[in-house]
Amino acid sequence: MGSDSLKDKKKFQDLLIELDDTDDEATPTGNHGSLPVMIKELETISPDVPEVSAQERISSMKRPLHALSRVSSAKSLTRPYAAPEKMTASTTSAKGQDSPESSRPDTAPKASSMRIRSVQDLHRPTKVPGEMPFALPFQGAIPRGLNKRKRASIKVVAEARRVFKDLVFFFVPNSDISADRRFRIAKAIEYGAAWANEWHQAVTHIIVDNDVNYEVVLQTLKMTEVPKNVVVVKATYASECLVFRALLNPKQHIYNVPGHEDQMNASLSTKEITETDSRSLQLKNAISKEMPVAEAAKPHSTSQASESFGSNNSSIQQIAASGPKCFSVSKRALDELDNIIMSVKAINDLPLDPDEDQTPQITEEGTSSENESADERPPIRRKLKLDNPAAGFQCLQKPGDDVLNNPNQKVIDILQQMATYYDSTNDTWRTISYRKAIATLRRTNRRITTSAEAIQLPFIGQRLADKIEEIAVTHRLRRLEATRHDPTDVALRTFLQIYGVGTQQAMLWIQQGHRSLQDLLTSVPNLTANQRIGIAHLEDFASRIPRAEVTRLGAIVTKALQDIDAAFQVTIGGSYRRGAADSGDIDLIITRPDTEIGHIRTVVLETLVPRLFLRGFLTATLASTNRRTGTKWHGACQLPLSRYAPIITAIDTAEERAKALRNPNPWRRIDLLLVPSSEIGAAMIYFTGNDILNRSMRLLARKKGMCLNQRGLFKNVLRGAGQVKLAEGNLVESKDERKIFEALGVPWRTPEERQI
DNA sequence: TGGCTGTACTG
DNA sequence: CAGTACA
DNA sequence: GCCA
Repeated sequence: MGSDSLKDKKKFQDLLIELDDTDDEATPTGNHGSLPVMIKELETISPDVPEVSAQERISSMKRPLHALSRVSSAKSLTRPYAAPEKMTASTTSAKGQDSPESSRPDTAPKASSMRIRSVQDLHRPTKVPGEMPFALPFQGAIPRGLNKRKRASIKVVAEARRVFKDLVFFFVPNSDISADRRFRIAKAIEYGAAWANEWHQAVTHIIVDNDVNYEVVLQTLKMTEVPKNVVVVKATYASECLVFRALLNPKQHIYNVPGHEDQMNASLSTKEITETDSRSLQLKNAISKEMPVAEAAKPHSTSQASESFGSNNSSIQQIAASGPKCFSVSKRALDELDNIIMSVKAINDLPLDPDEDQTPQITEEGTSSENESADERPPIRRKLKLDNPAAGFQCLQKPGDDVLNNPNQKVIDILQQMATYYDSTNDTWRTISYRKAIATLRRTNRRITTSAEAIQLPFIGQRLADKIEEIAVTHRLRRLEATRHDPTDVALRTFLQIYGVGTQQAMLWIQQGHRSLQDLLTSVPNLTANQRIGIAHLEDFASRIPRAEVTRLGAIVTKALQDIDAAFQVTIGGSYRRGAADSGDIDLIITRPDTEIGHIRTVVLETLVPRLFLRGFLTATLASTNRRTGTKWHGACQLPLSRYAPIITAIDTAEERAKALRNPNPWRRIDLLLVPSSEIGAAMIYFTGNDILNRSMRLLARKKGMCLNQRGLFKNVLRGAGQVKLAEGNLVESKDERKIFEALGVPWRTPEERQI
């Protein structure tokens, strides 16, 4: 991604932050100085935001307090160690000013004893003991559910994302009869608004259907004039606010309700408005493809409301219009594994940085990256089959093409980002569902633009189908931009990269106010040894290891081990064995013919490892093993500088080469798997992966009443309630990879074919 | 409504 | 035991 | 969030 575009995104982000400030004083990163410039540039925001006064009006109202309770969390998120605010009705009007948090240090979260379940919890300090939510002095109505199930249970998004926080919407027409409007109302509530189902002085915005004129509005309200401080806008306005995740300037002429001339000085005729709107439809695609976000944020280049509410298909023509591909078909029968794989493929590893997946890499030596997989398996389904039954297996097509040309690439990209987001949110299963949907879309050659089409596909249900339609129409990517650049989310993702840090720890730190690695080093006294290593070598561990280097690293260990005992065998597993051009770490499978694990363990742990440490090859131990059953060793290693030179020379791009020279011999993660010769087959399957194949095969085994693990394939496994394993069962096979595949009824795949 | 792979190490 | 890691 |  170009730095220009990054800069613009940053600008946009700053703008959002400023916007937030209009109704909440939390000011994460500032950049105030350039704000006026940006406003001018973007023509987006009105400095005299009517929302503010409206909000003040609400706040000062004396009405009974009801539902829609919420707590402003921005402060606790953006100020290190800030205690959550205590807001009550009486303090509501002080909201946005310095609240008395500093005087209540006792309400600081008891971090260590608190379990955080999701990022949402971070936005929900209500959970903290002693915390009291404040209530908005207006109880909004709730529209009928979009389906029975959801009635009265609209989930309000995390505080930070509540674009319509503290606003009260009145719709014209104000019924929730039309599904379209019902959806709009639900969306508004979801993003923090309250819905006044009848006129009320608390109303801040009147949201007018796009085909309704001002006269009708007045008739509806039985008024001759709408109160000055109430904003009257077309429905377009609400939806675009959501698209941009910000309160836009309602005075933009495109939001003007026909017949309501006084809202803008330079009022425009309906005709002009129409033109603008239709032009914007065309502009939109170009923009979302090419233009930096800040540019795209110009209201004049945005389009109709209905889009973000998912009902307008007219603007999607231009996205990736590549024709269907020709697939060669394998005759291989649709085996059960295919089904399972489909379901597990799902879990396909997504890069943490969403930017990465937008630049599919084409690997050398036909090694296939994720793509092959993508087109490889037909879905199974009781649902409609994917329209390209031929897309099936072993597509001989080179990987790359399809991903690059996939007609649903845009949607996939966005879903991937959403999956990544939910992942960081600790919402494991939702993440998995998103990934399943992505896997399905990747293998679909037809462009999916409507929810009806989408829902036909396997692993895409009503909710995802709706989102897909919405994305196809609006490219609703921008909403995610904010999370991407949000300091909190950036920090969370950084922390998650640390070896030994998972979601629980990362979210805890975030909640405690830490935002950088330096914060951790200076203010977290009880970092584990592994975490310190993880932090110190974060960059090394996060960088890819060229295949050539993996080869050399493996050779060093092999030589050292065989110097001890020539009968030992070392196999490099992991992505290296699958043929990858680079790897995230080095996986070595160590075995010795006709030898028990005990002996292998002794030699490796007592002789090999110490020796490699002495030579400076091994640099750290992250997880060792002492137990009787121990089979693995995790640590870090370093290629001797002398051997690193040729690798640097071989690096393709100058930039990468320069980077390699700055950091001559980075630490690499290395995993040793100690395997008795009798279990080498199962161990190979395990350590070759990929993880998706492993999960799929294990799931298949389970379905067949068997159990597959790194030690072997077992049958007659007794499982009790909840599939808890009661008995090991009888060994079916463990020595031979192929036989395990056979016993499971899975067609053999070479390691290279396991990149699912 | 519950399941979504199965195991090993850390603290 | 929960959390993290591994494929 | 999907599916059986």
